[in-house]
Amino acid sequence: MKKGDIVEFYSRLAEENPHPETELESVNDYTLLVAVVLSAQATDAGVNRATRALFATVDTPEKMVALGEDGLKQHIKTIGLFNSKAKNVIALSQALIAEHGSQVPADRDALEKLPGVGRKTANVVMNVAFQQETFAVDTHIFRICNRTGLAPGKTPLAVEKKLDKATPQPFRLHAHHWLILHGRYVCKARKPECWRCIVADLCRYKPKTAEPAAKASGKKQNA
DNA sequence: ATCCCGAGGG
DNA sequence: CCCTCTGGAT
Repeated sequence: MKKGDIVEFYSRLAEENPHPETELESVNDYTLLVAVVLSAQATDAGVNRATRALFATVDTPEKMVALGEDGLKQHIKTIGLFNSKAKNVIALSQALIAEHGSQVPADRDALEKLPGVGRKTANVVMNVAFQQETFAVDTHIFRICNRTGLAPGKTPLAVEKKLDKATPQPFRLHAHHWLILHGRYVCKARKPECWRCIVADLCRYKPKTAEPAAKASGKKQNA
């Protein structure tokens, strides 16, 4: 996408979401990290439903270790991949206690060494907790960058590097959330709602979906 | 490339 | 039923 179009692209996303922020709920850096780990291949709403009760009493690595893997599983049973996530969160909490003074490190290499934390999760934590200009490429951002032509790439890392180069100020800090929110609610995986998309004229995606036919009488049509 | 694996939507 | 949801480890 051309430079001028990119500025216009972000400007409109910024108008669409004046106050971009995570929809994941947390009470401190530690619970944010846990929430992001739990959010892999899961919806934010589903993670929040499980963590609301959990974080009310368990908000430090020490309390999480005390809760234990089985205790944690009871809280997150409704989230996909809960067995491996429970194991990782306990191990991650032990690592924070042993190696980081029970604090969440603001360093990407240190974050990525934690069990269950990869590049994408580390990028989210650095952006949300430490206000770093990182570009976490999740399923939404990977899809939008390729579909629109904003920053096409074959792998998430390739897209991340292109995004980093292509995204100018003052959009760098919040680019991640603007793209996520647009992808979640408008540029959806299955049925992108191009008829109400504010950047449709800047987008290269061809098979635009049509606006659903208006229901004349409020009842379904019959055969 | 494959496995982990639940809820919600279509 | 199938697909998707802020992936990571092997």
